[in-house]
Amino acid sequence: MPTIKDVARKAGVSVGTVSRVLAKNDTVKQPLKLRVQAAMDELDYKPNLAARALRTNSIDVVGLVVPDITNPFFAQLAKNIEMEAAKRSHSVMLANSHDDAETEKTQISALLDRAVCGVIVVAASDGSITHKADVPIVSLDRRFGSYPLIATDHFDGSQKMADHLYGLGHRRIAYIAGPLSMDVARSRCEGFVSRIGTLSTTSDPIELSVHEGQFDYDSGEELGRTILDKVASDKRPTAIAAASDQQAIGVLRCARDLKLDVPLDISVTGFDDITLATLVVPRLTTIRQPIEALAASAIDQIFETNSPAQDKAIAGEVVKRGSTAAV
Amino acid sequence: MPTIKDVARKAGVSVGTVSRVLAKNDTVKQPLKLRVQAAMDELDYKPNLAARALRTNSIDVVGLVVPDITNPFFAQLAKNIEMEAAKRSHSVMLANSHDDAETEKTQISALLDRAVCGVIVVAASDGSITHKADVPIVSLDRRFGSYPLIATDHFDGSQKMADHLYGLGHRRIAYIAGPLSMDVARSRCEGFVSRIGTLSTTSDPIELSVHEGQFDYDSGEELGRTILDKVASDKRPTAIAAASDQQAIGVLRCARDLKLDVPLDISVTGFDDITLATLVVPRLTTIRQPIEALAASAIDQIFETNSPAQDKAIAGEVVKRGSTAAV
DNA sequence: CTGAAAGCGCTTACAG
DNA sequence: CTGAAAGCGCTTACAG
Repeated sequence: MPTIKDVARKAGVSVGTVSRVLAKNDTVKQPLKLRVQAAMDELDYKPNLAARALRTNSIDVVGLVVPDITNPFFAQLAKNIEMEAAKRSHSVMLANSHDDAETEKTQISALLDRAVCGVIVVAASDGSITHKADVPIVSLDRRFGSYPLIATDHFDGSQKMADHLYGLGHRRIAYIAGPLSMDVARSRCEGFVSRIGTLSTTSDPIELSVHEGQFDYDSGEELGRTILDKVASDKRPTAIAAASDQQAIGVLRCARDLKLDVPLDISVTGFDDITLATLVVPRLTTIRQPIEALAASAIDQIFETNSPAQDKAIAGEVVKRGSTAAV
Repeated sequence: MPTIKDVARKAGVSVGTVSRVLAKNDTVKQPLKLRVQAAMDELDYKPNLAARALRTNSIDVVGLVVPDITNPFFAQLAKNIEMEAAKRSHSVMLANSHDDAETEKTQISALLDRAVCGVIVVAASDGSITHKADVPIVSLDRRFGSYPLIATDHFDGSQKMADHLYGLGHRRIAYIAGPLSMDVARSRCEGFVSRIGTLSTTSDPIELSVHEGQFDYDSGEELGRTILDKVASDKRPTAIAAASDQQAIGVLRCARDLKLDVPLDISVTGFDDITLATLVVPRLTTIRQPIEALAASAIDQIFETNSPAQDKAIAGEVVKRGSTAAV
């Protein structure tokens, strides 16, 4: 492997000069610069990144810690982050926290030890551990400690879904929320409920019931049953809005069991737009999370060290598919 | 940040000695060692990894390049690799090749430039580019160049599935293969076909038809239709074995369209055991890929530099679920 | 068994 | 604008 010394010798300049053209420093005059570049090409020179890291105390790597890369949403995020990082010729170091606060802490420290130039964390816990880091740290999707958070605008998305359902004429609606101890679940719920509140008038009232559960399939199925099973068809909601696609798919399953047609008897909506959303029958109307924008924004925060770090909520759009229809 | 010098001073020894206890070198005598460790603890000393990398020309990081981390199988692999690496206090640097040979090459080079101690690649192409690397490179699942391959024993798995179906009494079977230009598809197909061949006797013959397609849902649905739609029920196969879960799920969908009951009218099997396999109705009988073992074995290959690198095929097991039954 | 010292390959004030 | 030189924090022969 040729070193900076070799190219300096070949170009007949000092290593300082070579280093400066490497840094794309415009201080090196054209003729010299060309000579140096020619030498680099000829030797197929590649800078030793470890040496550079030792001097600058930072490498072209951004750290990413997610609860579980196996979760499709996090995988999508990871992919887009890797692509954004690559654009700036940075690599990404990946770590899983396995939804454990302790592991999360360890992983972040390990990343920091490796002198990454920043770390993006999709928090596993409400972990309020403050790391003394001299590089930017940003939370993605779920807030970590007191670091700035980039996330989907859950409130806004749920509002849009309320509008969608309202526009289809639904006036008897059930909302299945996630665990309201979680910020995400709360934002989504509040967005939906508040929007319905402003839409409902005395002359054209909306009946809304809210049911809290987990974010998963089973919870959706179970709550779907309590909502649909007991009541006569003229008292039954005409639409169920779920706080997650998984819940919504659970509702779909339960509707099938109850011989209810979706969307003829009942409209169903989710939130997230996971892959499964297009594989179920009927395909699910949902809010698509702006994954590319989230990733791009997170990477931006890492690199724009001059502008002050701050929270950012990015709007998602409703994706209309087969699971919703006019009443 | 305290350096090795600081702890040397505090412990009253030379930096060489500190470095030696750091290296878990047993050459340092007990009393000194203790003093050094005390100093390290007190100062909360952490070695500068970049400096170490510069000297040793290698960091405690293994590189991983996959075609697309968004693919659940690769995500599982990545997760397990990260866990295995963590056991040896190594991190993993992740890169996506986006199924592009050129990108793959670039990513591997980038990883190598960063002085990783080895790279694991799930090949995107049959990419026969040989990199001059002084660190181990191993292929996972899909062979890269001429590097050793760790993979599921596709041949064996398909044989087991043939046995399973045979044991249930099926004697009229259709096999849906993947694209036979791919090694994986070929191994799976050959395993199944050869096993059926040896099982079939003149007194108890098995009818087997093979249908080549892609590995995806649509291909399964389409081939399922050609297999099931044309024939009278007494000539129809009693089982369809697919080379992938996605194909099998496509078959399930088509069976439902044709009002055929699975598994009463027809048994259906897949290969891979993706998450969806347990979410479809009925749940899919399939071959589970030994993901943990694959990951562990790949990491082993990176670290066991003394034993010669070589191919390794790891057996998967059949997971019996609702989509198969006795005729 | 331990210390003194060279050196890994860069970057960056400091002069000129 | 360019060169000479110090130094980043380690590891590892080389002596003793």
